[in-house]
Amino acid sequence: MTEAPHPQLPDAVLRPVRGHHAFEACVEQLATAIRLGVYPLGSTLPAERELADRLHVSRATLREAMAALRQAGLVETRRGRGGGTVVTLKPRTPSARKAARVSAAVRADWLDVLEYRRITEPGGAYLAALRQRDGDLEEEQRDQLHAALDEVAGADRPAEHRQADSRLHLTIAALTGSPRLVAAVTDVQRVLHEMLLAIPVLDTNIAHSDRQHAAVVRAVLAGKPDRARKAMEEHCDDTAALLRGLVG
Amino acid sequence: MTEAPHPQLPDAVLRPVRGHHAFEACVEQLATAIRLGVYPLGSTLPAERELADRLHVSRATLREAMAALRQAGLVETRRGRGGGTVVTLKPRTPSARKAARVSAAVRADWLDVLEYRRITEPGGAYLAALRQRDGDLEEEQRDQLHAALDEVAGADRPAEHRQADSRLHLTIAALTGSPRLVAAVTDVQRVLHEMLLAIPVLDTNIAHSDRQHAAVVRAVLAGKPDRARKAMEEHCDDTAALLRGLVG
DNA sequence: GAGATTTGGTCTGAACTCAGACCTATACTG
DNA sequence: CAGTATAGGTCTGAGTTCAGACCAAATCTC
Repeated sequence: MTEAPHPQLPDAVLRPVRGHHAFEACVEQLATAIRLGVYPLGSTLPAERELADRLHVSRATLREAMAALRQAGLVETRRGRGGGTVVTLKPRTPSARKAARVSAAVRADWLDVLEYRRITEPGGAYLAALRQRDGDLEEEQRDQLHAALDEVAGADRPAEHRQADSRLHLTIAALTGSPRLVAAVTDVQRVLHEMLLAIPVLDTNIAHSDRQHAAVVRAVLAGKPDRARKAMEEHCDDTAALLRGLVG
Repeated sequence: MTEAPHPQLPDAVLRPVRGHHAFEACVEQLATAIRLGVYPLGSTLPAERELADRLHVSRATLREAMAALRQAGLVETRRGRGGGTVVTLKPRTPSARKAARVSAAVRADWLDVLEYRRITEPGGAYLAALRQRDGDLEEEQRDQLHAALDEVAGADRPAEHRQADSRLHLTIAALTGSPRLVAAVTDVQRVLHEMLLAIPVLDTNIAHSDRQHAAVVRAVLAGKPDRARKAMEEHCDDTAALLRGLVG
C-alpha cells in the first residue's frame, strides 16, 4: 500500500469536524455576539423559535443554551407577548484584570489569529471599497458605516469603546456581502476580545486607533480599494505589535 | 425593550452552528481530501482510531462515514495488520459533464467563494513569502513546495492536473503555519473543485495557469511577500473571470 | 373586558453520538 | 510454526439532539 506522498497536507487539512455539543456552539455564538456588542446592553434577542431556526438547531437545544446564558448573567428572560430575552451584560473594561496564565495552545491560537487578521480584515476593507467604487453599496449601508465610526469615536469609556470597535470591524466586513468573510472577521474579533480581557494592555492609544479607523472608512467610502486595504493593514499591524509583545 | 440598534449585524454574524450529523461532516472532509488529491489514488488513509481521534469523533461515527465512502466507491478496506483503507477513486476530468442546473443558493455560494479566494489565497502567499524572508521555513518545506510545483507542471492529463493544482495551493497555505488559513483555503478549493466538475470549462489554458503558479512559487522562495501576493491575485483573478462568466 | 396573538415553558419518542470493551483477521518476528 | 502487533468489525448503555405538539403567561386589538 502506498502512503500519502504529501506528508504535510493531511496534518494541515484534516481538522476536528466540530466542537461537540450543539448547545455549546450556540452558547459560544450568542455570548460572542453579546460580548462584541452586536446585541448591546438592554437590547432584545430574537425570539427563541427564530434563533433556533437561524442557528439550525432545535428549539430544545437552543433553550439549553439560553439557560446557560441566563445562569451566566448575560441575559434575562420574560415570557408572554412583548417578552423575550434581554441583554443584561455590562461591557467589561479591557485589561481590568491581572494577566491570566494561558496555555501554550491558547497562546498559539492567539498568534494565529493575529496573522489571520492581517489577511482577512484588510481584505474585507478592500472588497468593501470595491463595492462602493462599483456602486454596489446602498445608501443605508453607507449610513451604517458612518454610524459605526461615530460610535467608536464617541465612546468615552474603554468598555464601550471596545464594543463599538468590534461593531465597526464587523460592519465593514458585512459591507462586502460575503458570508465567509463575515464569519472570518467574527472569529477574529471573538479571539481578539478574549485576548484583550486576559492581557493587561497598558496604553491602547485610542486616539491613534480612531484616526486609523477614520482613514479606513474614508478610503472605503471614496471607493479606493488599495488605500482601504493599506490603511487597515496599518491598523492591524499596530494592534498586533502591541499584543504580540504582551503575549510573548 | 430596546431592539438591537445595529440591524445589519445580527443577520450577518449569526450562522448555523454546524451541518448536522457528525458522520456527514466526516464524509465531507474525507471526500474533500480525497477529491483534492491530499490522498491520491492508491494511497492509504490513516487507521480508523487515529482518524477518529483527529476529527474529534467517536470511532463508531467515523466508521459510519467510512462505510459511506466505501459505498460511494471512493475507498476500499482490508482488515488485519497491514490492512487499512485505500483510495480507489480515480480523479475525474473537470468539465467532462454537461452543466448541471444549480440552485440560486449554490450559485451565490460559488460567487462568494470567488471573492473570498481573492482575499485568502493571495494572503497566504504573502504570509508564506514573509516566513521565507524571515528564515522561518525549513529546507523540507521548500522541497515540498518545489515538488508540488513540479507535479502541477508535469501532470499531463486534466484530471491529474486538477488534483496537483489543489495540492499546490494547499501546500502554499500550509507553509504559513496558520491553521485558520489552511482551513480557509481548503474550503475554497473544495468549492472550486465542485464548480469545475459542474461547469463545462471550454479552455482552461493550463500553460498560462502554470506560468502563474511558477511566478507565485518564485516570489515565495525569493521571500518577496508583495510580489507573491500580486502574482497570486492575478492567478485568482484570471480563474475567477473565466468561472464567473460561466456561472452567470 | 373578551379574544387573538406572541412569547417563553414543558413533554415525548425516535434518531444520533459517545466511550470503551471485546472479537476477528492479517502480517510480521523470532 | 507460535506469538505478537496492528488493523478493521461488533456490541452496549448512557448522554445529546431532534421535530413537533401542547401549555401558560403577557400584551395587543377591538
